[in-house]
Amino acid sequence: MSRQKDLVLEILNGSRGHLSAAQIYESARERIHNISLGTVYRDLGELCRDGYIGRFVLSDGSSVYDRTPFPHGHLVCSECGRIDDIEDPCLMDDLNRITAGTLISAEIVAEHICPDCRSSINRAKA
Amino acid sequence: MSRQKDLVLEILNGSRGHLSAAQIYESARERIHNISLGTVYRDLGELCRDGYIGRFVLSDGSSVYDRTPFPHGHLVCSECGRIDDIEDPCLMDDLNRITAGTLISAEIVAEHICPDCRSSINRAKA
DNA sequence: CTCAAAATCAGTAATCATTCCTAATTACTA
DNA sequence: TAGTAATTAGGAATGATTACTGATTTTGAG
Repeated sequence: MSRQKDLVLEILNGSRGHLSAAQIYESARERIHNISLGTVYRDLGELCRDGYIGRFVLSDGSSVYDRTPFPHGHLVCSECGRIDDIEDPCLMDDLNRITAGTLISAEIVAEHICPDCRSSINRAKA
Repeated sequence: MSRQKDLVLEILNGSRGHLSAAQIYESARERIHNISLGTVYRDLGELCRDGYIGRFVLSDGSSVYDRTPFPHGHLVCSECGRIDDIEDPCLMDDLNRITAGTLISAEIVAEHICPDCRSSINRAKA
């Protein structure tokens, strides 16, 4: 594992995951000033392929990368953009049942309003 | 509704859905030879916004458009690329529960092996 | 009808995320 | 240490999508 690849992995593990390639690139430049975006993409791709990290596609078609390689759903808050994991195992159980055990990968991205924003909205109303 | 927009909608309704903008553009050119790709994109965007059709993002970041605007999951066969709807309501029920009723939209794309390809593979083994 | 305002169009340029390419650098191996 | 393989930085190329522009079509009030 090269210095660049190691840094990319470290940045992702140091965050709560859910970073775009551009965000990781920005962070990485603080430590390796001339690291290239292409390298970040290549390393992210290899880390995905080798099962170190995960990746999922937002509804605008761009990708974000995840600390954990295990398939799980994501909640995107439509107010603040915050991304959380879906811990509930029901969804994957359902998908395994529906695909008769042939499930290879799953992308679940649900847009909702996160608890914090729900509170704000309720306060604003009151 | 313009002639172009109407044609776009008709093409989508005439298919089983799940067409890319480029595919719709190709079909449309058979009837309006000089229709432009930009028009197809604009009309698809408006049809989505106005609730006539749906749209979802594949794992490569590109979009396909769907006859039905109601949120539902999709199964993509990793062997043949075929896309089917998930009829099972459990997934949406789960998501509604998980988001405490604040679910706005959901993208579910599961990669699996479709029944046809499962059969082929089993035949090949035998 | 008639004509002007509004909507829509075709065509093309621009954008954005991502991938590809290449020559140079670095790391491994014997 | 010399040779080879892997990896890099930087930039060019790609592909999907969006934005722009001037021309054309539609619409609706008089």
